[in-house]
Amino acid sequence: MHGAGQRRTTIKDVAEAAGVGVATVSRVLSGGSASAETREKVLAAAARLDYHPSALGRNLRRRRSGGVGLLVPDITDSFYARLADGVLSCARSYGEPVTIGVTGDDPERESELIGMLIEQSMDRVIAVPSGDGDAWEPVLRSGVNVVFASRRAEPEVADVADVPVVLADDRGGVRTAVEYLTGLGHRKIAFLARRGQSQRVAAFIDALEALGVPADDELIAHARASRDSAYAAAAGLLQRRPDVTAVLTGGNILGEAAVLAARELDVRVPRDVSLIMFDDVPWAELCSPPLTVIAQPAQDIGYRAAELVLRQGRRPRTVTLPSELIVRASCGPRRPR
Amino acid sequence: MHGAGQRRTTIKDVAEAAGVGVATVSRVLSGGSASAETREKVLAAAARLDYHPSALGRNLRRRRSGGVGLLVPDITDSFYARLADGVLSCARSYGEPVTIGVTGDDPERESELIGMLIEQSMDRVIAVPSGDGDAWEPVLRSGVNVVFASRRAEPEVADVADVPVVLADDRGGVRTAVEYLTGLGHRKIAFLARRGQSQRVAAFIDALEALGVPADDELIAHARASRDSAYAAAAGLLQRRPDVTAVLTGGNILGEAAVLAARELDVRVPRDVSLIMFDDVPWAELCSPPLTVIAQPAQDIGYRAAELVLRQGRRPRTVTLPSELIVRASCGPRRPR
DNA sequence: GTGAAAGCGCTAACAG
DNA sequence: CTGTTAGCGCTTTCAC
Repeated sequence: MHGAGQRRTTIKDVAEAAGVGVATVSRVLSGGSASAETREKVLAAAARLDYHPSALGRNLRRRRSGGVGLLVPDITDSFYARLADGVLSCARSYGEPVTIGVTGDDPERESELIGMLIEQSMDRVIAVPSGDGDAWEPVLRSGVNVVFASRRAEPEVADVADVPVVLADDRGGVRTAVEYLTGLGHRKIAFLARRGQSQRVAAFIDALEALGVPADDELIAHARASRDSAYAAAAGLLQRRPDVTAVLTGGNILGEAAVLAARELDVRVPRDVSLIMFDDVPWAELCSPPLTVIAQPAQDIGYRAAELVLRQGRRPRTVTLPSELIVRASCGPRRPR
Repeated sequence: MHGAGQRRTTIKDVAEAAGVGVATVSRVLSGGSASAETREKVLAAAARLDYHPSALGRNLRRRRSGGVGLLVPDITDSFYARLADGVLSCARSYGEPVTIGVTGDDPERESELIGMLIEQSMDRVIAVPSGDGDAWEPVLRSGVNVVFASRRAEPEVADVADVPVVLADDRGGVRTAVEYLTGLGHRKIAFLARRGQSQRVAAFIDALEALGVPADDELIAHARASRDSAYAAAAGLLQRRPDVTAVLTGGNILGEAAVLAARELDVRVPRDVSLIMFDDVPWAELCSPPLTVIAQPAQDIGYRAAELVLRQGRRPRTVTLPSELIVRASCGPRRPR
């Protein structure tokens, strides 16, 4: 009696117990039409036998696994964790399981994971795309329902451009931040970006130019996704350009790195340099000084993306959610270092 | 040509193209025996047709879905995110997909999720159990391979007690922390716990008594899993007991709450109260003052749990991973408030 | 309104 | 070593 456990109750068992055909059981259980009496019998039998339909059989028959796939760069990053939480929360209300993959922001790993998803016949996936759109094209042609979250895939080849996207309003966020900084007198403003944040970088340059501040390519530093790379980029920037009086970081990992690097190099925030970080995280308030941030609705992004992928019918092509500048204490008036 | 996409290549197509039977294709592709020549033909045909075996068919046949289920209280909590990352990372090396569910530390939601897992015929699951062991008993009897991570399920009924567990060495961690605190002269030490951390609370009391410090039940405050509840508990404790000179928090959410509450109530750390937090998170170092913590190998816990559930053969009943006290600047000598 | 039957794509006996 | 065959549990025509 120990070990494998007895055979699982199947639809056939229920049919026999209820004295009806399997088709009827199937219909009743999925809300199809049936006489009140039959329905009663079936439900009773199912309950009595503690019957739970097997997703395996259903999925094979339907030639598609239920559930949705979710691909994020790093589940350890608070932003993506919150995004995932949003997806999970929406999926739960639809009773759909969510299969998560971590891409590490590596197009190759992303491709592998896509392969796994199609092997599983997942036909609905939400992704924060890491590579160029090319990896997605075959998937899209094969009819998989994809929604991108938090960023677009570039370059936007053919079909890929039609994938619905749920984004935070980066452009608005950057703009507000840059205005705030220039209002404090800053002119040499650096942007610490992760690779692939070209969207934000472009918005940054535009915002600068709109305010008549010349953009300087050298004030844009790039890092890879890791904490180490982020730290190196932050420290490098601070050392290389002592004329910088304000820095904007493209995400919370970069923000963390900037705080650490500044502390290490004895650059005081906000006295020597003002700091604004993309993404509001719980620790931003605990930090010394508390960090001014561009808050992003990470959880909402995930939730909306899940809605898009789970809900039937026409879907908007782009959903943009507001970003918000939250002023705390990491910015001050310009003071040449 | 738009829409559903053409029929997917099946094993039958490959068999025909290679001029062999389907069984042979199956064998070759899953590393069974076959003549070099046959193997060659099959592989060539499979490649030519861009064949990807369908997990759906395989799963139904094997009566078990591949992949592993993972149940965590809150993916937004850095600790569980790292744990999940460990699981994901191990599963990836086995090529297994991971389906995540968030329990919110609510036994009812946990039960629902267990239901979903069995509906999916997941026969391998890793869980941070939220409820008592009862919810797990039926699952275990039906032969599902369960491993608990980070905590045990209590009460330990029958089969549930046999579930392998991967834990951090809470007892050792608490002990070290309490010794450190008493060494600084503290006697009135509070423990800010989340419900369900009875393990840690017990260890706390034991450590106190081993050092001859009387334990005081009223110095143990309990909170639910939410940030709000954590804050309320922290603030309540600090206000209710001005005689407390040191507090130990059961997790990073509680630690965050304690820092916030202390700041709000104008209780200075470490001058007025010393603070040690369970779980080292990136922001602990950025905090002011940098927090002394009991570091836990969250990622390893997840990784090891995944190994246990994925690897064949005998499995140890309990794996304990070391905790480590990392001294930073949130503790000081006792000074009556 | 209901049941019989035909598979979905795959693997595991079982013969040859 | 290889092919044939029988399902895994379910949904869905298609007759009745």
